[in-house]
Amino acid sequence: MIKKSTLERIIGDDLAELWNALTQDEKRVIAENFHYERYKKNQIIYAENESPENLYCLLEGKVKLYKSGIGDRVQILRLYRPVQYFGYRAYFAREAYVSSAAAFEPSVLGIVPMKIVEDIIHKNNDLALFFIHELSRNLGGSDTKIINLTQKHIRGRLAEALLILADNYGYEADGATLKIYMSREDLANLSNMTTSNAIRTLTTFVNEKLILVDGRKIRIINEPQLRKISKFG
Amino acid sequence: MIKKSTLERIIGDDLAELWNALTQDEKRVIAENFHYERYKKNQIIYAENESPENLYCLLEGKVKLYKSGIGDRVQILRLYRPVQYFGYRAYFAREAYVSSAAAFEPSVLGIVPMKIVEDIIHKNNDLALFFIHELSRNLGGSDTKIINLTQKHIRGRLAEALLILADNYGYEADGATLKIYMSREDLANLSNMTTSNAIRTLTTFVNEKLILVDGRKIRIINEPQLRKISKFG
DNA sequence: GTAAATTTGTGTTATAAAACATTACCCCCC
DNA sequence: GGGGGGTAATGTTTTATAACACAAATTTAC
Repeated sequence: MIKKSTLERIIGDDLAELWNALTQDEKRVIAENFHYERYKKNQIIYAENESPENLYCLLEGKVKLYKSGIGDRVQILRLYRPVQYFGYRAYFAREAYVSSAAAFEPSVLGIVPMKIVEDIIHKNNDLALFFIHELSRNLGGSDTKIINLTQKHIRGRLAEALLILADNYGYEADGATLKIYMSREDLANLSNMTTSNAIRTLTTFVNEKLILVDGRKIRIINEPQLRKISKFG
Repeated sequence: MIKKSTLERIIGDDLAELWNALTQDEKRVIAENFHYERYKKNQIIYAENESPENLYCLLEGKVKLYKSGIGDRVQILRLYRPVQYFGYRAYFAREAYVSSAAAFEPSVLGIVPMKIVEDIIHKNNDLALFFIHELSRNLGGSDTKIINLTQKHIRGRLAEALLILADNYGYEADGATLKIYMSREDLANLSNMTTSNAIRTLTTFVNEKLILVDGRKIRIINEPQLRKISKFG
């Protein structure tokens, strides 16, 4: 549950990076066209081939961007945490969505029609540059991901995935337990392997004392070695 | 060899998409800071980890954007044809280059310092939207490529690569011969496989009467079937 | 114009990872 | 407290593709 006061703080505070780029007048326009929605665990936010209409801002929870490929295989492309924006790429490209977005866990999203955002961009260069920056970083990440997924072996890909999770969502108070609890299947979809192989490789990592696993809780206990495995395939 | 008059036509005509977004004054600034350079076959334009300084515009020739990964493996990420722009992503992301660019064949590049471009963006939203659009399309392409390269089998990946070449560079006058002549190694690097397997699979495509091969000349003679192979892995 | 280097072609072997097949586990819910 | 759906774990088999090895052809260099 999220309190209204909390939300107001988020909109006025954590949205900073985008929000700060706006004039008083533009802020008013956004506020007038803004609403928020709750999504349940695993609920789909938008799906491949749909027409993009909105800018989404993740306020609470965790969201995955994924694409289904050949057979039943799914690739998780990107992960979002509060406060990050998504859903705008397809709109700017004048394309249908090429991927889907779903909530990993109960989440709250801020929603603004892209039309409104686009109108503001036409008058506000800082907002334009915000999106240029975001898109540029995402594109670099996507290009790098291609190498990771195509050239590394299973161990390297899983190690990489665990480090990405740590970077994205951080650790619990103990400074070692990943602050995300995902299924073995999602872990596999993140690192381009079958669920069986994700489980198996996770077990070998435990045997090698790189991590500790308790159900979906993963503790990283030898990050340097994990980083080495990720780097050299 | 490229004539000066040809270049002037290109700058004033084919650069259209970006050029048209500019005011008279901005055009003057670009023209004053613009120069062009010739690159020989296989010459590197910029390399991974270097600091991005320039916007490149391919005026003549063909350019590949590639990234070297584990061992000696290389992945070709994108292909450019006249008149397309590249080199700006890393600058906008405030990162070093994550990939390298090289000429496939003798090429002519227009070069403008990104600082100049960035200054103009701050005042010209149409230019900002041009880059937003380009980046958005590239990001969609990169996400789709991840599925192609990770989930399709060799035949599917090579078929896909051939179709991409056709889309990018088109056909010779006969309407079937690819207008690019690349080595088997480059073809392999485009489709994430070893050179041996690119050669082998090309041979099986010839045997199946999907293509005709004469050295580096590739004639597509059954595109629908190639498209089917590409689609279903 | 001949040697050297590179690219292309093909067969053989090795291996990483998928596919398949069970079995065990763990909540949740009647 | 005993089914039952989903998730996790693990062993076995199969297969796609890399790795290797070498021969032939073509291009480049001197």
